Amino acid sequence: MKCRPTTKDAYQLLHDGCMALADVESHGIKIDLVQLERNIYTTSKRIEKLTARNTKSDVCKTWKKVFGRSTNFGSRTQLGEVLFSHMGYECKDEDRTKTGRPKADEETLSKLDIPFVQQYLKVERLKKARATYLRGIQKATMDGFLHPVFSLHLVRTYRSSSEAPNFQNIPIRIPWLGKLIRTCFIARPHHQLVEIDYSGIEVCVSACMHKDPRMIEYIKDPTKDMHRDMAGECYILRTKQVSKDSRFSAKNGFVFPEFYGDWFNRCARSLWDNITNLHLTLPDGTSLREHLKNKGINRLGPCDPKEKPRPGTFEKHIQEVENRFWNERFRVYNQWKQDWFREYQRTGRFTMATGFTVEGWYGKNDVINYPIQGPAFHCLLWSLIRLNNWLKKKRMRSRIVGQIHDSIVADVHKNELEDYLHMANKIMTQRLPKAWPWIIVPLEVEADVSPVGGSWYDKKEMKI
DNA sequence: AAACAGTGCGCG
DNA sequence: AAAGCGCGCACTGTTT
Repeated sequence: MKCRPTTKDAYQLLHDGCMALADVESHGIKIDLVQLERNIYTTSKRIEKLTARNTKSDVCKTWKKVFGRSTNFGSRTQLGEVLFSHMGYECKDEDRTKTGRPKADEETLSKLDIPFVQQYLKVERLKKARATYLRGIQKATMDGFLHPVFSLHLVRTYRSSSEAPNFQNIPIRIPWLGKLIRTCFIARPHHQLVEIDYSGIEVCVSACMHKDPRMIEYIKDPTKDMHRDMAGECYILRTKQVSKDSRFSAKNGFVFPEFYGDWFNRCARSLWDNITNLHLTLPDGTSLREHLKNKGINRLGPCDPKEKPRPGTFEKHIQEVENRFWNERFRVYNQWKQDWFREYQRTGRFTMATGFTVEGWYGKNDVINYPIQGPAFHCLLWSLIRLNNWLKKKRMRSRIVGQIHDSIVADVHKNELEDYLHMANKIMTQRLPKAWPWIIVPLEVEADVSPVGGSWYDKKEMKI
């Protein structure tokens, strides 16, 4: 494998980016050490309490009988053996890892529907929060500040990575978990934490590559909504019947997976499971399962690559949705994928819009995805460099303190907030497309701002 | 004790 | 024909 910046611009971006990120690293983000200590304490108490309650269950008794002194509740391998070898629960082929061991992740274990297991998963999640996040942050905090490292030389796609600790995977999707961790990140006195992110930057960059007119239309016309439309197709709904949750399901269970190279077989399962997990319904409360039944689809189907999807199954329906998706709706995108991959096969290399050449052995999905993931981050990096330089030149008190692929986190003095938001918006949405003419769709950003002295958890959207 | 593979889970 | 992209970190269980 050989990856290198081939153009001078590409080299310069990494050079300047490296220096800007060194600044970010030295600035650091303020940690509320009292809050952190308190959260570790309450989390430990909850772990103790739940663990004590769990010890009374049948599963736990069997576990201790089987493993005796070496019983370790942290071992999911042991749990798998207890459940599947001693308690008679069935482990299907699809629920095994590639090495043939029974899977013991949340998705698989939840399906067993055993009260103990649900409690167990809750405890494990609390342990994860305490070990990786709370204690991880505590260990790395110096004099009340955390200085995560950001690197540009470790990622195959020329994105960045972050470590010690990783600032790019702090919980947010599960509300109580996000709160537990993010309340520990606070603004400096008289400052506010400000996070500005590019909206749908990967979709925008992909549109710049394949120039699919339907996709460009979706980006430019605010009345159009790709995820809403696909929710309509996947669940056979009229536009008005699409709820926020069914849109969410289509976005993360169909549209993005398809863009990244997944296929109907897995999408169907995920969309189907989401009906139950997210309680997807029609506006009148009817379950989408029931709704699909009325449309002649009463089961998922085996989703087995070896078996051809049968009529009347959800699997078959999603296969048809996929065909329309790639052969009608986004056929220009589809053509680009084929052409781009063929050119790679011919030459053994491809070059990103930002001037980085990648050569060596890659799979089809890699070749399609890298030139989107990389340049999408480069938009952010280019902007971060300019914003950081501007803050330095104007000798402002505000500082950039972190970056998460498509967003910039800054600790902004309350008197500089307006200027900061204005300049960030200008650099990110106006100067960048001028500097890089290959960007042919409008770029947008969103800003989240915390109260003065508030925490990262308290951030609220603010119009620029 | 240190290194390694395998798993699982957090994020974009 | 093949069948989601990219990371870092903690932990278990085994090997060196």
